[in-house]
Amino acid sequence: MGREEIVKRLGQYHLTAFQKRVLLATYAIPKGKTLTYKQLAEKAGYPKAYRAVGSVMKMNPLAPEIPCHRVVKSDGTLGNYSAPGGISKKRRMLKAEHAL
DNA sequence: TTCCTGACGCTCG
DNA sequence: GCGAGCGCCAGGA
Repeated sequence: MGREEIVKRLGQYHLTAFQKRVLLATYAIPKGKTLTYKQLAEKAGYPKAYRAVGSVMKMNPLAPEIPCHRVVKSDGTLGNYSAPGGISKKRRMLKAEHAL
């Protein structure tokens, strides 16, 4: 699954430019690495929209293509996770890819 | 269009 | 070390 494919799929949903950029930035996170919401916001081109990033994550139309579980809070904690399994699932996935 | 809500971040006391 | 407050941006009702 390449970036082009992701872009194409995102096009099928009614997403704003902001949402697309955030999702693509999330997709770009390499396996085994994690980014903070703030860093992700910067990567997406909206350095101060770190709060809105969370809103995009919860929508995440392409899970698990979009590794939203690799996004954590700045203080090191995992933050939240709305997908089935919740926070414990998130922690477990990160551990599975040596990101924890 | 205005108001409310967040998977947040940072500063203070 | 920890909770309270305030600031932040984009969505959704």
